[in-house]
Amino acid sequence: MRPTVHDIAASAGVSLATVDRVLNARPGVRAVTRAKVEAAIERLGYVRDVAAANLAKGRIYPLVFIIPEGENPFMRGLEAEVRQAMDRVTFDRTSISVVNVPPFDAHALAAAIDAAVAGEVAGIAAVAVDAPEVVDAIDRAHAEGVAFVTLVSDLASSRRDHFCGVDNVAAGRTAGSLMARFLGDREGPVAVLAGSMRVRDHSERLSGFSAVMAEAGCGRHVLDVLEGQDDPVRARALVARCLAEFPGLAGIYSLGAGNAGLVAALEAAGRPGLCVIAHELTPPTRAGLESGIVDAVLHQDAGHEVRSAIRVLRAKADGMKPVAAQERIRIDIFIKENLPPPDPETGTALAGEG
Amino acid sequence: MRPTVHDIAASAGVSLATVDRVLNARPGVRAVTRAKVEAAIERLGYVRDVAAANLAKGRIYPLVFIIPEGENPFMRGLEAEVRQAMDRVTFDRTSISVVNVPPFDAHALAAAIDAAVAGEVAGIAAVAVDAPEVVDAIDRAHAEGVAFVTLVSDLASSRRDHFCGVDNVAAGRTAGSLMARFLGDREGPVAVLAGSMRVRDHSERLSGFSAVMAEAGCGRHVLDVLEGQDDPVRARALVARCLAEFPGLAGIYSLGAGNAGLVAALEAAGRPGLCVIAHELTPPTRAGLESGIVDAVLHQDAGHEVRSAIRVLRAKADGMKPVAAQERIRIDIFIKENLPPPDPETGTALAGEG
DNA sequence: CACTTTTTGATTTACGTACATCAAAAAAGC
DNA sequence: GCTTTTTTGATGTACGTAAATCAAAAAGTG
Repeated sequence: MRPTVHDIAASAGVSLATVDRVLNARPGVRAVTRAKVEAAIERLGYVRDVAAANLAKGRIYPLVFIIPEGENPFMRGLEAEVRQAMDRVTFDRTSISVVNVPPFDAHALAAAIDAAVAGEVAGIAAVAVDAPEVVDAIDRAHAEGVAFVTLVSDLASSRRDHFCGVDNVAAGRTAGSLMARFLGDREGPVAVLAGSMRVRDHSERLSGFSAVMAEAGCGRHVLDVLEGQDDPVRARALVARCLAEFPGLAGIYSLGAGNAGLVAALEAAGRPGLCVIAHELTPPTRAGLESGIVDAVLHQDAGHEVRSAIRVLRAKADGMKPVAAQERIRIDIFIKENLPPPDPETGTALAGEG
Repeated sequence: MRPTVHDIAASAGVSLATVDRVLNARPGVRAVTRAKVEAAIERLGYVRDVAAANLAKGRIYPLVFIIPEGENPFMRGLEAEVRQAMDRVTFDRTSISVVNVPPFDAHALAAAIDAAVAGEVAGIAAVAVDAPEVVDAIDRAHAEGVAFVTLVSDLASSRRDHFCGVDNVAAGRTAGSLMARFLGDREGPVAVLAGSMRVRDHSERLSGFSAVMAEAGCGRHVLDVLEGQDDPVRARALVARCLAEFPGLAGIYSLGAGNAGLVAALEAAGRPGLCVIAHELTPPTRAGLESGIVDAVLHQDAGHEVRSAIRVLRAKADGMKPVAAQERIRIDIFIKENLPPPDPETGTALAGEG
């Protein structure tokens, strides 16, 4: 049986009250007595029953997730993961709420952050937009002692406590490496389809990709970036035009959203042999992989990101620093053969770790 | 604030004792009264505080993990993950112990299972060995009402409740697909290095790999399997001999352990351009990826498997069925560019989800 | 020594749930 | 109407910890 506070009190030859004072860093304990208690804790291998402690404290951790609204399938999957996590975290006295804001709207995001801070939350997770007013809002939250993590898209210039997302330069490098190996010594330039170069993660991915392409030896030519604003309709038009213009095109790297349009354009054009790599395993990219139009999909596991964000926010709210190395988000590579079965619960098209 | 039993008692207009009888399915409640209480539960959205419930029950869940001993780095990483999980699960009254048995020893494994059952555990997780006496031991555990999951290596013919591991046929197919794409139209046969074809997961991987190789159109030739018994020394000798014998060799698929030997043989031979795909991200395969000797590593996340096993065993011990879709283990693909930083804590060379 | 201050002990209440006991009320049977 | 059975209420204890109170003991001060 696990030792309790009573056991360490008996073992240390002190009262329960003294043990409590030591455990909760309350004043009024001599150094020698404190040492006796700590020795007993060590000796018996006592670990606090956090469930009982939280029960006694009556403490709850209200967290807010601020997520862009709109039809971006990755964001919808992210939100689904948050809602799934809500049930799972009730047991350790964490209550999560979701706030939706218009995508890419710095003003709305800043307002949502301020509202959450005013609402006395313990922590905030938000998909950051790169703008000064957002930085200011995050810094205000920090000043109020509210834990803050950026989700998916970082804002390193702010005072956020942590970033829950992938290393996007490495993701771009991974895409480049796969593209180079898949193409082998096949000739021809490659195209890049992005949402917008003014979004941090997209530009980072491009720089990683371009770097590897340049290193690749053969010096493969990367065409000018097609900016589709993450919109399927625009993406489709851009890709269709590019395919017509460059009959010798060897590959396409889609580093943003709007992949439904990419897949549609490729289906219409019917160009086998073209190497296509996209980001985020969502219904369109999954369909592309299954049909063979898409060769590989780089993915960040939204479920991991959400759970990591919750752990970090809780740790921060308790005044502890999270184990940084443990909270790193992997870059997943999917090809047709290791495609997980779709998860009906979240719609993220992914087997979750739960 | 979350509703408590008191709230639903008041809302339903009954006493606390009656609510308790309904919640814990105790007898002596009229159908109408039960309906009233259930309506109140629904209305207020009551969810039982499992932490408080377990505290009151004083229930603990003793689980046993049976893991092969020896120097197999993947198994050592697996054990490290289990030991890491021990701390993490204390909060929900789960106590985990680890039992080591000699690898591939069906008799020892069966004995360990029987010992665990005799020790009144709530659940057992074991790396299965494919043998009738192991099946019998698992079935005895099942008969005694002890939850059982197979870990990494399955034994589908037994009455185990669940398998926590990857789809090894799909893993072999993934390896085959990557090999085919990396090789492009480069000529030459490919070699396969395995531990033993009498181990289920190895034979499954081979069948998946061979199937894709045959489908690949060009009909690439797969040489006879090299069985290295997961031993680095034997593996090194086999690979060295194969390299000498087949100067035109295009690729090597290592689907078992002993990869330290594989990497050493390749380093000694110095054969750039050879496509090498291995399994499990361990120190040797990580080193191979970093030096460029290994092109890709297929990986199963031991941390996921352990955490999944714990969830499934706990659910089973509570008489609930786990959400199967949520407990699926992914096949991770690592190349040099998406290699996570090593985790000093587990030695699994992986960023954990935690 | 008396005195103050600090440290420690003893005790109580609380958190939300489980479980047991016994009395009171309601329903059913005759 | 009565008894018998079933259902319900009231109450208490327990789990392991937090937090508060007040008294008792020990330490330090003059």
